[in-house]
Amino acid sequence: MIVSTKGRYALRVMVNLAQHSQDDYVPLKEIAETEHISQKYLESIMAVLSKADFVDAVHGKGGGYRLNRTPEGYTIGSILKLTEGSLAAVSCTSQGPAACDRSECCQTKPMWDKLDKMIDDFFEGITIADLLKANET
Amino acid sequence: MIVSTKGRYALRVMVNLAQHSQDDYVPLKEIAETEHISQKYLESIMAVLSKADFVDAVHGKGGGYRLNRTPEGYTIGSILKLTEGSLAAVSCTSQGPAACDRSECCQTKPMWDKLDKMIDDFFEGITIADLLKANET
DNA sequence: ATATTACCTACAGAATTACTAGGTTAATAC
DNA sequence: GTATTAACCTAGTAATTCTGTAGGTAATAT
Repeated sequence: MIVSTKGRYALRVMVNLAQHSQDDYVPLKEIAETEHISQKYLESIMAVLSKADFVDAVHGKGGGYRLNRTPEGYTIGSILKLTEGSLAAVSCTSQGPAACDRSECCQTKPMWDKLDKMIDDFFEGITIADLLKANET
Repeated sequence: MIVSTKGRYALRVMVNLAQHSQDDYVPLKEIAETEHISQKYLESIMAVLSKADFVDAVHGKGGGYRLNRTPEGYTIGSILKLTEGSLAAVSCTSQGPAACDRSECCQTKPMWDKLDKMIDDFFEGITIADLLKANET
């Protein structure tokens, strides 16, 4: 599993917001209901999106969330990297403590690097706007 | 993380075996040492490869494991599917209880399907023989 | 017989996932 | 200025998966 519910829910929220007018603030309760996702769990995800200025948030009655840019301005990759932390397909390609100490002589490493790049290209090549179109057929 | 140590270790063992003569039986102890992987952990992985007839096993002195086919006969995908169980990038595309009940109206589902196919094509397009070549430069 | 090696069952610590619980702060409606 | 709404914050937790260990049994070669 490369993308957990956290990232998948984040995408669905962003798509949902994109379907509303860019001037409307949509309360989380409404999104949780239409998407059938736990509101409490969504709160923790929205906190990340909000801190990174991916969405605009307003407290109180009439408040909620709305997108900060046009749907074209969000690549799927940017949202997933933010919410998932990383999109590495295998732990041994990542930096830091998880990095493999045998990477220099490892015969499988080049393959993992290629896979990582392919996945990154895939997600960076799709925007929220593209996901909206899928429904318009 | 789409591929855990289990699948990665399995690949490294298969590459290691491919580097030996096809007639030689290589004891697991030797592989564990050269690859710096826990022998006990490897045993559980070899059990899977052996049961699926990916490798030939012989007990006792002079015994060990060897490949059952030429390196070209093993796609990376076949090994990973066997040891990992599945290569699904997200849980919602898989069958059974993990399947998403909103898949028909989900705007992100087509993207996940496309990703799954891309990853499958990637791994099915590489064989153990290809990994060997990487070192020969 | 002994050494070697594969095979088998069971357990277990650590990390991650997917939430829940219970509050505080900010904005609006009346 | 009180009530209501809704975002924000901290903490905990049940379930699952990952990454192994531990300790034995069965098969083969010398």
